[in-house]
Amino acid sequence: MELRLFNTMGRIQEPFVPREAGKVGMYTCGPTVYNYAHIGNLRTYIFEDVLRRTLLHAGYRLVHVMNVTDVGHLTSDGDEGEDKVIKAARERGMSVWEIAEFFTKAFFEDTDKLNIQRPEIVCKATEHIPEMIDLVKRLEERGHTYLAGGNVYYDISTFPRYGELARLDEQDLRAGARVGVDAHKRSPRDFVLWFTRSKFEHQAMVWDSPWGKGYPGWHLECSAMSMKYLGEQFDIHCGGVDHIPVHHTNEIAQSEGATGRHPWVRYWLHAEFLVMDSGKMSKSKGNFLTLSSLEEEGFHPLDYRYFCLGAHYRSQLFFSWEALEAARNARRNLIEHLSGLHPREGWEQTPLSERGEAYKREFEEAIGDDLSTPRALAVLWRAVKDEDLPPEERAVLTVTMDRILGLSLAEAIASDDALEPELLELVQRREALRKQRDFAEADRIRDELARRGIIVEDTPQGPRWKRKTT
RNA sequence: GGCGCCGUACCCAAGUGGUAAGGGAGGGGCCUGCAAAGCCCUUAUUCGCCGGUUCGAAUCCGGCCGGCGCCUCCA
Repeated sequence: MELRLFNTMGRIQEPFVPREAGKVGMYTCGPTVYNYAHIGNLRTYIFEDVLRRTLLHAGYRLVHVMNVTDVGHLTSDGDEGEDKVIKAARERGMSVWEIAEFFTKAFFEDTDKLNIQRPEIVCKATEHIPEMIDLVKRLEERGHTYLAGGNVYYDISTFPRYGELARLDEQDLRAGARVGVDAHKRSPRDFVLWFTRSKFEHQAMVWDSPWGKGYPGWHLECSAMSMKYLGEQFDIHCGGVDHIPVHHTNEIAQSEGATGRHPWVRYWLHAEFLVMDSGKMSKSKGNFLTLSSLEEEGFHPLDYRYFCLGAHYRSQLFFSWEALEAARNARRNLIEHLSGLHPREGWEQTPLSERGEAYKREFEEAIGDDLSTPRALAVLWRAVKDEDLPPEERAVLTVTMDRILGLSLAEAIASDDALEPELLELVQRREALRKQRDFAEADRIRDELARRGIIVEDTPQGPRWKRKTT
């Protein structure tokens, strides 16, 4: 299939061509594990999962790397502020290491529930300090750094391409005057590569370095780890839109500054935000919802995945409970349709007719067009409801499409799974009672079956049963 | 102050120059012992507003109104 992706670098959609035929190296910015992921964070991981599944579907051999930031970043700019992980540890009475482990586990529990596949490589920042130190040394050798106030800074004036990704303009910065004041910086956009000084005690999280005991700057880990696992240049780098102006901009300066190679990354993809009526969902504002809170309201995690798939990843998506409910209904109806399909045994091997192929092509065109999941979903619906297509083909198409959508639809296509004899007997007894026009007793049995998870529907061909879906 | 995005039916949301996908919700009908499911029909002659370009615009240009994001840790 043909895949076109919107590249933030250049702001243009272009055909995806990997550096090396048949192979893709992809890096996605992972979680900072000092709190639960909120559903806005999760939206980005769902998008990245669709991309990952698409690449696999297209037949590429993929190495997907994701970091886990377990060394905290400061809460504010400059060399003051408090490390988030340390703050969380203090508040919860745990060690920093326990905090990181606890929330890493929680993160993967969420992503598992959302059918988000694990990257080939998941790497922790704290396990790659030597690589980071090495990167700073390389930058130092090439003249991109300066020492001030005990910290090592990146001197962006030595990197002419600085800000290209975000289309930053030197002049823009002045007017707003909202930039943190760090007297040591030569330019407001210079940033710290290695800290040895800060105004708070850093406890366990310090490491030796040529510049003294300290800890890495915020952007270092992604450059160091991505290059360790994917090489000095690779294909795709993803993250949320918020990373464009600072984090990814600085990553580029670090990586290309150290290697002298360009481009470090060929395709930059960014997911837009999930917003609420109170504005952007964020941990600092406290207006965030977690996957667990959705579950507490009776939603299935995949309802949320369906909800996200209903909008394009590059548009802001407005969260509301009503919209989530609509997604839940839609997903249930879809499963309902599928469980009523009853394809014949061995349907998995059914070859697609011309009509079936057309749906598949249409689906791949939608996905190939910068991952248009809303259109892909529309194609799925039309295919599933197409009476002119045999159930076997509809089942095959569903399974194929679901490999990218990840909605666990294959499970819904019950081929002839057997009903427990006891329940089957009830179904049959009820039908006999109906024939005798004893509807009161027949209805009672129908209620009992419903309690036991079986829904009976009467058709001209006799009763039909199915298992209740959640 | 600067950068950028968006405004499509009751709701969510595709479509970005050739005559409005899909889903949800609602209404009517067929079917049914009653249901359920299913099926059929139905809800935008129109895409925030005003101009312009064009044979032709929701789609391009300009202005206005409204919503949002970023420039600071952030998905």
